[in-house]
Amino acid sequence: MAEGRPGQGFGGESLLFLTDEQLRQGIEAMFFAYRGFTADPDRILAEMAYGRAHHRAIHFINRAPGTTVNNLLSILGVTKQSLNRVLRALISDGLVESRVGVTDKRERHLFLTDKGRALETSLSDAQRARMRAAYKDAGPEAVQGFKRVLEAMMDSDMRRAYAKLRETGA
Amino acid sequence: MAEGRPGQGFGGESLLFLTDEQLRQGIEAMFFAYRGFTADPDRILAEMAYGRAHHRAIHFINRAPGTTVNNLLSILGVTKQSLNRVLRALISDGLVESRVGVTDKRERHLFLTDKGRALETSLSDAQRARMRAAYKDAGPEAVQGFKRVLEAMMDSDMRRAYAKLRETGA
DNA sequence: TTGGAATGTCAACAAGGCTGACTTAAAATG
DNA sequence: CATTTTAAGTCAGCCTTGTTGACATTCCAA
Repeated sequence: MAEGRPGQGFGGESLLFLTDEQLRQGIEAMFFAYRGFTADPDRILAEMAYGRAHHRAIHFINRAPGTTVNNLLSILGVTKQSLNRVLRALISDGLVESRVGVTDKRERHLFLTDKGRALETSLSDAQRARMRAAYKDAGPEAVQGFKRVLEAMMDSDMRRAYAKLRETGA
Repeated sequence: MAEGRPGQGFGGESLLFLTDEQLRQGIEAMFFAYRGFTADPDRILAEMAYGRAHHRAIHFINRAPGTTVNNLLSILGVTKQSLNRVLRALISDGLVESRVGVTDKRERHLFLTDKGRALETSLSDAQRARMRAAYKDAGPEAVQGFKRVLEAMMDSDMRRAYAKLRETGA
């Protein structure tokens, strides 16, 4: 708010958006926005005995059905012991199904059950609604910029892990 | 990646950025980018006995020197018991100074010491460097859009709390 | 057949959230 | 002036989610 339009490519003014003050504002915006981003799912999860860790597992299993545990580990960036606790809960509650691999029987392929898909939908609906509102508020041009900055902010291994996840078929 | 330029204001194509797929991509980008966003400070903090909670306290005390504990609470959105544990550590380690209020002696005003400022600088440098790189990568137009979407994603109470923090003088 | 990879499990621990109860001091209010 | 409210701090206990380390099982591959 009240930022005096960074220049569009003439002289030193084009670097105005790189001042410490601008960067600090970006950092704080990121902090507050992430809280808003997780607020809605957090409320739903709190009603059941779940947390964000469960949400993340459900999200990515839904995104890439049949993904292996190892795959999920590298996506989520946690230890297998940590993920295992979460998966065990989801499996025993009947939200996730773990199938022994066909070509490699050591691997377990993960799928959402109908019940799991129902929760995923409810979490995702809430999160998408906020995202949609923010996108609508900001406009298509802003959304382009938003994604471009976010992608530039990721580590390269994150992008690789994500790409790997998408390859994993059933 | 490989997104076919959403239309710039003609017909229904201008709403292409609101499809579920686009929204899901935004959600995932947010997740991965936030990890990148915190990765550098996390590494520095891990060397000392600190975590993200300490970083957040240090950040906002630096941002609004003299802010009160209550103020900080509403900004950070945690309980006083949780914040107190963190503040106690920072004060006893000589990074933060707590001064009794002048007009209201119940209040404690918080300041960074030289040592605290040194850590803040090191954390902030790391985070700003990544932010700067991302901004540079994406360009000024994208940065505008980035901030616009993030701000639209915040809860209104977050913006209020943030504004309140800025008012708090020494 | 043996080594190593993938998975799962047990135990222990820490950070950082939370609630509830309680104290102290000071301000505000009747 | 007496009472209530507010700001801050503290103690105890609990939960989630992360961590290490050790170890068993299964099974592919050299």
